[in-house]
Amino acid sequence: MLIPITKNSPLPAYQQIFNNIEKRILTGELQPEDPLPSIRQLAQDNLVSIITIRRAYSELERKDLIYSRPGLGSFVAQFDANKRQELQIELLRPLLVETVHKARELNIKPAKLVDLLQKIIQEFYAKGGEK
Amino acid sequence: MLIPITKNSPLPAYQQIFNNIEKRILTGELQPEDPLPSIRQLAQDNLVSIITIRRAYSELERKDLIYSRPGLGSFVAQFDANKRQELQIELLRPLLVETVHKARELNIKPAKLVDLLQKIIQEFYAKGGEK
DNA sequence: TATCTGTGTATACTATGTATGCACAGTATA
DNA sequence: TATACTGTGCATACATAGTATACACAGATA
Repeated sequence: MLIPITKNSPLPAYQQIFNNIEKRILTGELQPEDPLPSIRQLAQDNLVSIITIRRAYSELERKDLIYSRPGLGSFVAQFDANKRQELQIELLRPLLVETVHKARELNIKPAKLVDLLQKIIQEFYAKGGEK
Repeated sequence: MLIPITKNSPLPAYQQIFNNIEKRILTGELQPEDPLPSIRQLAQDNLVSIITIRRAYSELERKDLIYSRPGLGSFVAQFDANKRQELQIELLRPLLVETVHKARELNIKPAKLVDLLQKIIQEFYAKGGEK
């Protein structure tokens, strides 16, 4: 499994790895009970230390997105479609809360904030958003 | 001038100070040409090092929100109401861009994202949002 | 001249992120 | 049973960022 890791990112490597795998799980690209690459293998594939992968896996396990068994490996945790959707939303909520909080601090009207969001959605989906 | 600094915040102290002063400028609480507290004074008031305040002021100056003159002090930069509104929006844009980006990665429909934003706005403004 | 102001510079401490390496125990398979 | 995987624990080490302390210097003002 290859994970794009940007060296000059403000996010530490273990966070980028965490985010990438979290994304794969929440989109269904990785299904419950799917095996993850072994820690050593993933470290080798992505040219980072085993420590870094361990850190990422630990965080994923702490959030109940995966579970690990010595001798066996690490696997995507079990949850149904509803739970998955919940988790998706819980991923967006903090960002939106911060945005609303900041908008309110600046006395920006809610309607204006919604406008801005729709404008950015336009840009993203119309022009392709570099995907 | 007192600035709430949370020790256990993921944001470094100089960032919290930067954000707080930036907010005061963009809301108009601090007007163009208003003098800022001296670096030494602000450090003393908030129990942080001079270095930390210098860092915050440097960033504010780099973004043309303030300017500093040796022997005189630091002052809020000059800009009109339109420019101020621009700056406000430029503050929100990165957060919204990240949100839209993440939503798209998760295959969350734009309409659903807008719904979620409006729901959070409701929560914030209805219940007071701990302000 | 005294006392503010910002600025430059040096040193040092702490925490975090990351790397390397070794050891150990659980699991599966030949 | 031997081998080769797996995750885990632990120790050491290094780089960087954030922060603190301290001294010196030059500009501004009363």
